[in-house]
Amino acid sequence: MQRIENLIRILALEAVQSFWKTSMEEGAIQVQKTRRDFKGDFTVVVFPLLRHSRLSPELTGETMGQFINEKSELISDYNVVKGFLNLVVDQKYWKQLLELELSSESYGKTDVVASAPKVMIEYSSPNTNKPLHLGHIRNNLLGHSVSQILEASGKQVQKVNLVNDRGIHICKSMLSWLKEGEGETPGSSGLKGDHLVGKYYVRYDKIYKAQVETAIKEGKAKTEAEAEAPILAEAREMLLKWEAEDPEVRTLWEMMNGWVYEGFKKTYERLGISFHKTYYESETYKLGKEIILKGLNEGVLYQKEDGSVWANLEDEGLDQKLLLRSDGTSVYMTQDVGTAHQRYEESEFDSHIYVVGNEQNYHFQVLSIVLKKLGYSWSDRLYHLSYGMVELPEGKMKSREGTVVDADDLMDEMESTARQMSDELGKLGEFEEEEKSRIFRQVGMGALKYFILKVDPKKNMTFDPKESVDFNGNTGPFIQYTYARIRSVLRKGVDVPKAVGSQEMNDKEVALVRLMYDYPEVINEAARALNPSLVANFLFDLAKEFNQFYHDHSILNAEEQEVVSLRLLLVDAISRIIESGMNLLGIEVPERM
RNA sequence: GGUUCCGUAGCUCAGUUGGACAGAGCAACAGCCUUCUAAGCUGUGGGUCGCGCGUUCGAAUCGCGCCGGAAUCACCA
Repeated sequence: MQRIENLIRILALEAVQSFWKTSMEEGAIQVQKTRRDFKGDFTVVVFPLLRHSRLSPELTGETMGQFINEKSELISDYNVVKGFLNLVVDQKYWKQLLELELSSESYGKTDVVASAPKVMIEYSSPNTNKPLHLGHIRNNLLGHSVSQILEASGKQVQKVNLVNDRGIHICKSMLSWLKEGEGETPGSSGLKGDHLVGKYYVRYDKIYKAQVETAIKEGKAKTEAEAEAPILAEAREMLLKWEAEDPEVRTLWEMMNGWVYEGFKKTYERLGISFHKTYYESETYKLGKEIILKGLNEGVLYQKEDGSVWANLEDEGLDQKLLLRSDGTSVYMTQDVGTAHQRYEESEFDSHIYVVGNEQNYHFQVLSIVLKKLGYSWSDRLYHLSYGMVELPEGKMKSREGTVVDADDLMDEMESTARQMSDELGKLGEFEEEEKSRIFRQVGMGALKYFILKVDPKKNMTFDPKESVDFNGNTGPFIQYTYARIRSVLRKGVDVPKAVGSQEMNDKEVALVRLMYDYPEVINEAARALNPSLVANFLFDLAKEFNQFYHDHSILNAEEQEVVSLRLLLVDAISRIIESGMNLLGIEVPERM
């Protein structure tokens, strides 16, 4: 169906043309939604037109309003307030929309066709030396949600993960496990694999600190003591052995990484996220080297006396950047150059999104520039979706102070809170335990996901545990509850036909249709801005509006049968959009709660 | 110090190409369940949109300058 704003814009241009004999560009006509306190659906701002009309704002608006009103049967009324021309859309448009489009399964989404732009999105990218925490949760949820949104806006989306499975940090966990682990495995201890490995990473740090302290007591300077700690030397040695593919080290490495992957797999399943492809740094870390050396040969890069290779980024207002160490080994940047190259070769993406925290803004800025210097035409197709830190009310999470919020613990807590809330409210008493735990999982996870996704990604956010378990107000459970209410009504009204009749819709009904009219634009805007919070806030507005309607008007017990039919059609459409929108956020909706 | 981002109600956040008296939720207070799920709904109070200048018919929104906060500027990843 035709979008009303476009119609208005066209008619407004015609009016300008015929009354004032000038033409304007289409973009010059400002059409926006009418504010709640005024009568009307869409508003044309007439101020920009005054220099053409040479009339007062009121007269200009009046002239144009009359013209549009007469020209289109879809505009049934208008009024002018100050410099604003408010247009009322005829109910038959809203009814048609409800009947023809809102009832469709895929309303708001764009089909993905073979010629659609290809987007590759990398997210999660965990280290294998510790379990996931709250910060990773934001990453994972954002990555998943943005993928869903991009797909809904018609893009071909390829989700990839890059596991950081090598490096000195892994060796640290391995080392302390060898020293103190006494053969402990996930099987023997019952610990989740990633937690087990994380435990030994912490152990390493304790040993290291103790050694540093001892050295300081013996009179060494702090920096010296830190650099010379025996266990650090051992870790370095282990890394060298790893790079040399020492079988013993490799076997241990594979075993412990295996534990971690088992653990991650569970966490990913619980979060409901997945990838088309997982890359491992151990397999890709050498990739960039060749490209860098080629760049050196071509004179794009330069070498220092000690053999290290650098890029000079001073033309771009930046500094020098190291790309290969003097010993010839790769750094982070080297391998990102390599993986970007590899991925482009594999898929010829139209854009590549990296979901990575804002502490790496500089890194990605440099990555694009380096790729450009190396002559890759697609270097400007990389986009860093940079999201803010998650902080606690007390401040930053610090592992040293034990304030890191563990992902698994947090999910447990959210689910048990859902259970507790439900029991207190006396809901779901008669259900089987299996059914109940499924719902509590949905609600608990819904609360967590919504809490994080409703905030603009680029902003730092505060995670207040108290607030996050509040299931009232602007929360996931509020929206899920709205869905469950509608489903409950629909179950009871199965025999009534869903249809629009000839009767007038009341203000609330129109308001609901008008809100749903926005859904396609919300998806597209969220995809453009890579911002799930737009979807989240839209759903909240819709749920809020529905709950008001629900409170004031009975659906099944409306006086006339026609009204019942219309309202059933209406609320059915609402439930479907809630389900669809929540799905874009990676949140499930329960039939009952 | 350079670069990037942020600063809106007591708290957490909306406010998308500049538009009509700045909006929610939480918290506080006062109400609404014999009627489709009260995880809901209604009402009250609460703001110099960090500060200043500028552009404009019009600025929370754009520009400049301050102030405050975060991140980053490694032969770490």
